[in-house]
Amino acid sequence: MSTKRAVERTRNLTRRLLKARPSEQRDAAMRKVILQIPRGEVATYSQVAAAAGYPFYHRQVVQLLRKSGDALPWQRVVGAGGVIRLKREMAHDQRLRLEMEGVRFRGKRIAMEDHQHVFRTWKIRS
DNA sequence: ATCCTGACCCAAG
DNA sequence: GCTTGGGCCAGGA
Repeated sequence: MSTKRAVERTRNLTRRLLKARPSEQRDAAMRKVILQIPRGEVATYSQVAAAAGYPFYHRQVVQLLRKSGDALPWQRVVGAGGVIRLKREMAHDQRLRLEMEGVRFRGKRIAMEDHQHVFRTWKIRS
C-alpha cells in the first residue's frame, strides 16, 4: 500500500537529514532513567522512553536492554499494564526476579497500583 | 532501496 | 478478557 511507501520514504529522508543521530546519547539517557527505578518498582518500556526524552522510542528501549545484559536492572522494565513481555524461560526468570524484590502479581500482571514507579524527571541527573 | 523483525502500544471489535 | 490492524523506530539482511 502507499502508506507503507510513505513511511519508508519519510524514514529514509529523516535518516539523511539527521545523519543517524547518535544512538549513544539516546542509550545513555535511557540507561540513566532505567537505573532510577528502585527495587520493588517497575516502569513500562514507553514510560522509560518518554522519561528519557524520547517518546515513541519504546522499541529502542528493548534493543538497549537486550544488548546491555545484566548491566541494567532489566527485570524492572515491563510491558504496558504491567505485563511481562519476554518469552519462555526469560519470562519466568523476570517474574522470579521481581517477586524476589517484593513485586506482587495479580494473575498474569503486576499489581501496578503498588509497584508502578513514577519518574520525577526533574530529579534525574547524571 | 526494500523487507523483516522485535522483551512495544493501543484503539476496536 | 482476547485478537487484530495500524502506528512506531532503528538496525541488520
